[in-house]
Amino acid sequence: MIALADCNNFYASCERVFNPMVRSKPVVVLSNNDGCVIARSNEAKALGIQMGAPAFKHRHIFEKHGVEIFSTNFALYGDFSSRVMSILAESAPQIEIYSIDEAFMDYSGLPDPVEHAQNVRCRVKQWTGIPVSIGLAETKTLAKVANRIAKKEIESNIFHLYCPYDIKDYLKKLPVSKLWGVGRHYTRKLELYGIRTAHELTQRSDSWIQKHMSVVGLKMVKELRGVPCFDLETIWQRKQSICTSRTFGEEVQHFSQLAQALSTYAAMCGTKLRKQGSCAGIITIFILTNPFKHQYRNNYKGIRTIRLITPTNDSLEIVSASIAALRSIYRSDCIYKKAGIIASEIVPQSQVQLSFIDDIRDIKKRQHLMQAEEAVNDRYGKMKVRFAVNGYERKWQLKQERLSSCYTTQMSELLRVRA
DNA sequence: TCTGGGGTCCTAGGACCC
DNA sequence: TCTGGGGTCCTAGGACCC
Repeated sequence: MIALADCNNFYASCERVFNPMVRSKPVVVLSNNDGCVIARSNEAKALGIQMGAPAFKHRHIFEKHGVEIFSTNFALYGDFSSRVMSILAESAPQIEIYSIDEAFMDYSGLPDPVEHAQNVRCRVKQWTGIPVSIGLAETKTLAKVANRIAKKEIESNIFHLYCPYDIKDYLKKLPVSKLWGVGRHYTRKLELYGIRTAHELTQRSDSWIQKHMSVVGLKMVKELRGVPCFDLETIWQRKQSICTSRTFGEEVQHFSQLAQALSTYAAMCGTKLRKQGSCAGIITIFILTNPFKHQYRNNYKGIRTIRLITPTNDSLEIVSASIAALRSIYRSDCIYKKAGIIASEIVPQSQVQLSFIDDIRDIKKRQHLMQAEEAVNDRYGKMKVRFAVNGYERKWQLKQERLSSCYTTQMSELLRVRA
């Protein structure tokens, strides 16, 4: 059994612990430069303040209702997070810290998981002051659903979603857009196909889902049907990429201003790399104009990736590489609003390509290929099988006899070797 | 006037090698 | 000279998460 603990209105709750005066007032936390809303207390939500909304749009609400406004204090939130996580970690043999305010836990084999969750919730609240909601279910995706219910509908903030009948009932009420793994693009796409609720999505065939939402979407739907596809990731892993970027308080135009900002970000990136004990083999620099400002006809996004000859985490080296990259994307006729750097380790690609001479009109053969592809994907998860399609008819006719046995042999060969 | 920062994974195509 | 089979590596973009 999986439990998902999620802190309620996390940043807002942290501010409240530190400022008892604002406990009964609506609270919002604003992003860098006080740009947009990134956390809201329940009272603020009730006033209709939207997540991610630019702060200026809500100024009148803030004033009218005496909303308490905070700028982000990530050091404070990080500190609260680690305290909460260590309490949660004591409650379960396995824990996956999913984000600053969320963790999945293995609650298998407990006689009364709901009571256990209640005790844990109590302890976190008492020792840190942070309220958490806990959802319990058989898969991570269902635990997400359960958590949503716990937070919105259950006074105790604990909910166990287990009875198949209940699951179906709740999924019928849940809009697809609220699912973990369905964002606004998939929502629109699914609606075009007449799919509005999570339950309707689970009724589609596996091949349909994979075709329209890739293997990730398919795994998510299988989890909704109660089949675990995402394991608990309990081992800490180094980040594959580290990003430092900022929106400027004021727009900048000169190269020197960008260079100065990027030097700072590059140095910060180096610090982060050293902290996690890794080196960057690749760095990517980007500069952006303001996409919300339409008077710039030449809305510009400059991006450049360079491969370092020797991977490094030395700030000076990263800074000088960044400035060199900046030179190649800088345009003097633009006014910039944001810049950043992404440092990545070189990740070995787990791709396998199989090439075939194929005729896309032969439906039966394509079905065979898809089955084979599915088998490989199932088994290796990340690995990818590619079929190079060549509709050149003459070739196809010449080779037709050999093909069917050809790909099955290759596939079994591949499976054997990789196993 | 004013719109965040930091991540992950998958798809698809192309260049190039023997 | 052309075709085939088996590969690697890279780039760009799209989708999602908190």
